[in-house]
Amino acid sequence: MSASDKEIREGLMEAMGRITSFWGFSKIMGQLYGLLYLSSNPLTLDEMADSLSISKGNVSINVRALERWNMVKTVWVKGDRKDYYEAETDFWKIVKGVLREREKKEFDLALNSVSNLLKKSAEAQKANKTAETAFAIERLKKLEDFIQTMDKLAGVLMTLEDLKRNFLGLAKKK
Amino acid sequence: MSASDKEIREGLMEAMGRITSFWGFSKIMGQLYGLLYLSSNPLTLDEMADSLSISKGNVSINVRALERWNMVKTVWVKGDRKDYYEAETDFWKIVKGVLREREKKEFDLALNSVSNLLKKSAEAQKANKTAETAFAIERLKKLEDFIQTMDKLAGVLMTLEDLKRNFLGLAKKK
DNA sequence: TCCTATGTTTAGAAAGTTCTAAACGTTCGC
DNA sequence: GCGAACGTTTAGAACTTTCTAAACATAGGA
Repeated sequence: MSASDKEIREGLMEAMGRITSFWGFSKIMGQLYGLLYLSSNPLTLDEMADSLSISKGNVSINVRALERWNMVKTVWVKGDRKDYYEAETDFWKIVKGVLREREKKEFDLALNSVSNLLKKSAEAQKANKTAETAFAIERLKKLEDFIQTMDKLAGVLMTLEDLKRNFLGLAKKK
Repeated sequence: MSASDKEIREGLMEAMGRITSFWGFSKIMGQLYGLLYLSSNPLTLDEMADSLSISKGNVSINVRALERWNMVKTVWVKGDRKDYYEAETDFWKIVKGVLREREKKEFDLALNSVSNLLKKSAEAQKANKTAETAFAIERLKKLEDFIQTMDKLAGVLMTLEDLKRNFLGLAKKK
């Protein structure tokens, strides 16, 4: 690996660190992913720990997290007891998975909370009609409607293969 | 305000706290927003500090952050020196703004980094052809393409008014 | 059955974030 | 101008997160 390759690798590690950090993953997850992404051969825990100058325990935990999000795959190298890892390079697959497991769940939770509050408000109003309660109901309905729409939107985004075409079509038209 | 109204208000504050926290804002921003969203009249710093049992300084900082993201508006009450605040209730406007200022910027940054790395790789290859460099170029190109698509997608999402219609149409069709 | 090479867990250190109380600066009524 | 009523800033406390080094567990080869 030439000096310049090293520079490039480090540049990507830094960029990926920033990205994952921004999206609520750990920075080290990004750096590990960047490292693996530019590696033409799978790497071991020790190699990664060495490359990033962090402890093996830290690598272990973060690589497992990356695996959990399907951003990294384990590779078996015959005749070697070590575990080897390589990057999942299908970004659409990754995005789809994250969207499903994380954002979708969060929308559902929010929707649930608000719907429950609405139910409570309706009951409160039945027992005792006040302007305050009427106001709350109105606002909560609006919020519920919004979250429902966002939820549907997330659902649509999960069919990303199609979207790659559709969206770009839309974008050009503008 | 009845006992139940208080319950509802607190429920929404909790839910909003979770949501904003998930999306990378502070939890208190969410709680403040929830409080204002269910308030039929604008509130002052002290009222908010009191409702959330947090210091006025903390409210000051977080309300300013909410203002920065256009989630809260200042209201002038004639004859009162205090500042009053109320929630922006147009969620689409909020989302659009956040998307533009935050996610879009992050995509642009990522795109920039990767493009730069690609340029560097190309130069490295000119000077010294290696399999490693060729591999890096290939992967970086793929990544650049992906980020570009995501970037365009974010651009499309910013025309959310239209999307509310288009998307839901798509979603139903499925 | 040991011993060694390996991945995982953990306890506490280090770093980072967020909160409060108090000091500060500003504005307005007098 | 002076004092009171504000909003803002800040220094440090409290809390949270992340990291490391070391202990631990496991599995394979001798």
